[in-house]
Amino acid sequence: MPQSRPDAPTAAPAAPSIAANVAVALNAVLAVVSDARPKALCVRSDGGEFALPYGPFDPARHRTFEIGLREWVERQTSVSLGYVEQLYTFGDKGREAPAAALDGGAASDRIISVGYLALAPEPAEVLAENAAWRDWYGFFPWEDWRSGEPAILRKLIIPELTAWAGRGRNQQDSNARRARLNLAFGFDSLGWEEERALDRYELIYEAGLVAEAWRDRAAAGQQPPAGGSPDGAGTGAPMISDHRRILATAIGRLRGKLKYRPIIFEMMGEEFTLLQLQRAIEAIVGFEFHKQNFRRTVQQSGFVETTGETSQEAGGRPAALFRVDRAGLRARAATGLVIPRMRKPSADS
Amino acid sequence: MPQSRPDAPTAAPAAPSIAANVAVALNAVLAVVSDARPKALCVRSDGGEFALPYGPFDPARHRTFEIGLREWVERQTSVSLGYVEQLYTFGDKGREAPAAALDGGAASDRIISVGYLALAPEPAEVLAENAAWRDWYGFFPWEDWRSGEPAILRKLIIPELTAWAGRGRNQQDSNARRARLNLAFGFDSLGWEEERALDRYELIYEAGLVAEAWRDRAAAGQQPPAGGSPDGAGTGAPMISDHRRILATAIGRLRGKLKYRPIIFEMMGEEFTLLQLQRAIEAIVGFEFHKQNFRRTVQQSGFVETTGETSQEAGGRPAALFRVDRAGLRARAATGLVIPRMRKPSADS
DNA sequence: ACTATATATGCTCTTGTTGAGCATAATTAT
DNA sequence: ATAATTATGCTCAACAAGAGCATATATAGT
Repeated sequence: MPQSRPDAPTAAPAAPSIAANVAVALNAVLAVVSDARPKALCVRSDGGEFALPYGPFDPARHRTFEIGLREWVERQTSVSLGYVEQLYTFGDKGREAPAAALDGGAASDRIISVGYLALAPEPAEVLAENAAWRDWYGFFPWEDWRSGEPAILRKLIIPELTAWAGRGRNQQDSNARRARLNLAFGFDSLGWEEERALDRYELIYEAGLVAEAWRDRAAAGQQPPAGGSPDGAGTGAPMISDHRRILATAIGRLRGKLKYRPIIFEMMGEEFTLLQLQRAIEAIVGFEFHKQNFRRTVQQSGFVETTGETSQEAGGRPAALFRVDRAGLRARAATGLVIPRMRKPSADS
Repeated sequence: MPQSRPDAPTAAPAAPSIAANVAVALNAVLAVVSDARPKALCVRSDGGEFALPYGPFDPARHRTFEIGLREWVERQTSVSLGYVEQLYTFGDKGREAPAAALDGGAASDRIISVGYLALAPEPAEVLAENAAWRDWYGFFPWEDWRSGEPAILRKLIIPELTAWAGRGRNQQDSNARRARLNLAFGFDSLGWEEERALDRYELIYEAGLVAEAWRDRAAAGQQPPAGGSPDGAGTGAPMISDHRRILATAIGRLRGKLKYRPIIFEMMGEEFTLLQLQRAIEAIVGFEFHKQNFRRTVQQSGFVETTGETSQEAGGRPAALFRVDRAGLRARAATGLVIPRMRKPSADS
């Protein structure tokens, strides 16, 4: 890094007298799909609240973040991480407030956390008794459109958000809020974009519709939100700190990435039927596909090859079993499994 | 964050006895396009090496990373940041080695850096005399395909990388290397994917083709690379620490994002012709488009509206001037300006 | 055995998008 | 004027994507 005279007038590379008073936590969103449900590994604090598993980053022992992450995840959960990807680094003041005591009081001025997304083909058995795989739609009920538009949206969220937009500081502010709503929820011509999970959560949070919003404002000594209710009834289970935001980030990232990288196969077992593959993707993105078109897409993709065997688990005509075509995967890692979206909610699927 | 008894046997939420011995730097890749060249703001150290501008993150003063970032960038460069996006957090051991002294010796066990990408419509005048806007292809000559395949690729990089792949520890390792090469450089059927700038840089680094690779191995007391040369002749200007990696990350991210978000307009002035818009995108992605198709796409996109005026800067038939259609942008922020790629290098463009 | 039901799979049809190129228009430089 | 340069309109063919019909092969129940 650049050095500069301490008194350089407007020197661009200001000497960073970086104070070493920041602590780093590594958060993991460990995602799997099982029973056609997307799940994340969660732990419960003594207080009974949900949290994402995490561990400390120790610069003395870990050469890289990822090494640190793998170490404690494997130690704690018996899950050996395969695919791992850095999500985002969360550093806002106040985010660690609920956990301040953790640190021994004030050993650090800030706890930042580096969030990671990890994918696994199946929910490994978890050693810790306070950890479990949980359907992530339990935290984001409005994100699951597989059986049509979630009732909570039209019944509660949209009206509350619309009211919240009207409560802007001024006309401009209100308009800005409305623009954000349109984008995130696809009111106008544009439809619901599944990968905007974080935008949606943030709006819902700002409008005071989740328990965290009330908790955080109280902790900061601020007024309670004008909308919503302290327990965030109907808007999913709360999580500790900003973990629900991290989870929303992970969901959005995963949903988006499916479109241009074939990472779904990091979440599939050795053999699978095309319907199982379809259900897995549907679980993640939160809506259903046109079955025949989905098959067409997958079979043309070159990502899978038939094993020659069939499975009759589903209780209908036996389905051909497929496996990942490793060569095809490598050759085409450039593209994702394009999702044949349906325009109208079909009776088929 | 979860609390747990310190002696919980395999408690998933291991109490993070987070040691506060990490320092955080905020790195910015400030990107603009001018004169049909993509540029990033760079500073020169006293040693004459290039670096990205950066500043310390001070948890006592900055509520968020972004606030900290905006503060020192604006103070140092007179540039007021508009669009800002977090890129990645770099925390590998050794990355800060060349700057170790900076920290006052050993005030911290690790300097991690949070990289940001910021976009501006034009290269603001820079106050500091050691800072300047630099064409980013000066650091990545192999990334600019606007006049066809860069000579350095076929002449040096591909042969060296191929040789490097052959030097794997064993057959498996070599094959893995080849797979990475195929993916990053699009050898097989798949073509060159412009957004894989980071993958390409990392391979080139690992193969010892850039000066940083030699420098870093020497600093770590390791053997010099088997390929390349200590000065990385032909493979672009080196940068301090891992800044070139950060820049590659920014380029890749920006290139990728253009496809699905209309952020190109964060880099355009008030009024522009369609050709100027095209040249700006081409500068960033590093290859040229079919002109007529580009116009068709842009005009159908709803992102721009004509001002009714024309410009004759280009010395041909006057071009209609356009401006951003703010309403259209908001309504369609969901999609990017899809790039009409050319299959064969056309004489037209 | 026959029927209802469920899943799997093949195929077609229509529509919209995209890559490419031809042709024409309106300027400036020589 | 003439050439060169840039802008713009328009057409075409190939292909991808959304929908739905039809058929195949199971299981469960009567």
